[in-house]
Amino acid sequence: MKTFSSHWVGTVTSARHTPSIREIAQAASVSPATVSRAFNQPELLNPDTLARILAVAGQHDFRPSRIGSSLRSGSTRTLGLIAPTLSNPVFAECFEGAEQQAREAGYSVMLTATAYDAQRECDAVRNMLDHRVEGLILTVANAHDSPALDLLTQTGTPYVLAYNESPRHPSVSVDNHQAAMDMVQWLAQRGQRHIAFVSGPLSASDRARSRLHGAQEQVRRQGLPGIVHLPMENHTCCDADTLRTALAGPQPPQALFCSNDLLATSAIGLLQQLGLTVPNDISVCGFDGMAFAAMLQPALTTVSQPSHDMGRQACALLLSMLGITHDTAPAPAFPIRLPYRIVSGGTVADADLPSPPLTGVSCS
Amino acid sequence: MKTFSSHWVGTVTSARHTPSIREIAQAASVSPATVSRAFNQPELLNPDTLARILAVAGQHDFRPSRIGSSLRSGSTRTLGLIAPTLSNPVFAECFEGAEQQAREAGYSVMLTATAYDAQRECDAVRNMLDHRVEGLILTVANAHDSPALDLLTQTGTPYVLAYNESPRHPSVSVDNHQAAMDMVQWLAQRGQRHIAFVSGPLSASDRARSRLHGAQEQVRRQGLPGIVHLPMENHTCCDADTLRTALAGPQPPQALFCSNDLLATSAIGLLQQLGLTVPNDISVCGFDGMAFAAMLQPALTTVSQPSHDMGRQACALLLSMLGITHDTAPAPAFPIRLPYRIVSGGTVADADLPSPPLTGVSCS
DNA sequence: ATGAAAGCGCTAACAC
DNA sequence: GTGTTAGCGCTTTCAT
Repeated sequence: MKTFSSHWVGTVTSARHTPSIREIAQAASVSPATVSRAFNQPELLNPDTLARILAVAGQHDFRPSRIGSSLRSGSTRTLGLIAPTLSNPVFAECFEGAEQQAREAGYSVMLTATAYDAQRECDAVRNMLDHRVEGLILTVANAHDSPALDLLTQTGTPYVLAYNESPRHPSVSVDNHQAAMDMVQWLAQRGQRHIAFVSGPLSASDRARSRLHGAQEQVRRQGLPGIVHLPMENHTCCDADTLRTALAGPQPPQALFCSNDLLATSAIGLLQQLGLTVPNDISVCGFDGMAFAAMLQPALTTVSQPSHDMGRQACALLLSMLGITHDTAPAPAFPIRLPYRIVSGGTVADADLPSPPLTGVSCS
Repeated sequence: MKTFSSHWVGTVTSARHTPSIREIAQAASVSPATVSRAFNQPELLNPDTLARILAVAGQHDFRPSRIGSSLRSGSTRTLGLIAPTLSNPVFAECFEGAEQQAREAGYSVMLTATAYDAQRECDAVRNMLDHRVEGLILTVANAHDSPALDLLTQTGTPYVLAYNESPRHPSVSVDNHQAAMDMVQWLAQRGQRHIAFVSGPLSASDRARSRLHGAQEQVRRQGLPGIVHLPMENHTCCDADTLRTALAGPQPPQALFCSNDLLATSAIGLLQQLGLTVPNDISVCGFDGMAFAAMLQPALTTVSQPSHDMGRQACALLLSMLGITHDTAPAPAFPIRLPYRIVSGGTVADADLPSPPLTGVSCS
């Protein structure tokens, strides 16, 4: 491993001395308490004193350590964010929204990714608790039966789930079951009877399960043929073999309902490699409404959920929980459901019409 | 604002008492120091003592506070990550890589987004320094003339830039200038002579400037017509008007070289809305190589950079810097350049050939 | 408007 | 192997 001479960290050769509040106090001829007030309740101070302290602090590059202040005050003003991955834009947008909301409220965030792994979720929670975050926002693999959530309830740490739906946990999401039902109905209205549902490993996503079950219920209600389930090896990309096999069967699907937009996008690519045109030869739709999906040609038909806002609202909810100490007011009904909508792109054919609709692109 | 009854945080009604190391020590009939050792140097302890302590700690849900430990030991084992936005998958991937590397080394990360705003960059750095992060990884709007970087050098805090290139700062990136030259050469080889360069606001991205300059230099070298620069209002989406105006001119471009893949993708959508086919009527290429761009139909021709690995390497470099105290070894040459490659999709026509190449999709 | 004193939770140094 | 002591940087009474 290479090593580095010190000029990479500026013009300073020796390790920088971080001044403490006592040194500043001495240099400004006041007590440490007064320096503390200069940063936390400046209005209490004599303006001259305040100015002198801030000047001295500036000269010394002094800012109060949040470590010391956290320890003394018992409040870290830090939240934890735990997401399956940032590589799925849906999570990136959501947790960016949460960070934004937190920052506006004067909170900082620690973040970690878990790769849909329950063990890593648990480790992540433990680590954040060690850091004494005041609350967490997370998306877990499975909201019921989650060691990570057990740990949180056990320790009494406030938290809010994003994307996961649960009556037992504070959560902000869309109604996945209903949304999937709506999508199947929408497909059926366009003459799509033989539908296959494409997902990642069901065991690692309660959302995928809810969506599958919603789709299944709706085909039952409408008297359509049963849904064929095509589980893929991961959540972000279709397996070519699995897809090819399904299409080679005696009753190939007319439409692929994909559990998320990443799967849908890769499915479209694979279908085109197989010489099939979307939507003329086969229809495809997704779930999520990630910005990018609207830029595909044709644009992806999908269930759009307000990811950024979901993050913001989850964080706002968490912050409001942190304000509560001994309250007996009625609790809101969980899960909190945000509105979704089916966005019609051009990847689903209308079996009654000859040509697919045209679609466009616009800035977000 | 709504309020919440306490059962949302588990079965505990009153605010949880977080046990301290002293209570555990007392309950286990040992000194606080021994409890500390049980967690930090368990091998030093008598196995029986260790077991007793861990049992008691488990019963009380005790884990050592990193606040207390950070204060006493002077080390937070935390890094700061500062990105323009997580909504651009390129940054999401990179900083996910950095977080992963940090976690594997036993470090936690705080993260914030700055929206390409120098003021927010500076605030972010200050906030992270307040938290006493041991080092930072950041992508700034402009690596030269950055108040955020000034603050870091001034305080002697170790940091590494990602994506930004600078001889004055530790940085990990690709050679943007050369990559843009290569891309123009590649375009020229395919008969593309009239090239327009599409970017966001140049003042908010030194990468975009380097890429533009590289493109300009290459057209000069090859004796091609000058590059037309089309600056857009933001970094992620083309303005329809700007694009339309450029195409309506007396000498419309044959090819659009976009400063990043998000711009390229939205440009393609807009062109199609204008009735133009890519690449038959006009060619388009991007820069970044985000996974999604390969899924477009046709796949986007772009300069692919190793985003995830860039994050990992930036973090590895930072961690190695943290290990150095008073070293005089020769420093590596900055910026560190990672390999890039031109990925040929189907969005650039070969002016000498009748039909565009076919392209495929594969899992990442 | 300011100061003095105590202590948050932890660990490093030293003693035994 | 384990205990004792001191103190990291800060804020919060309480006093003046």
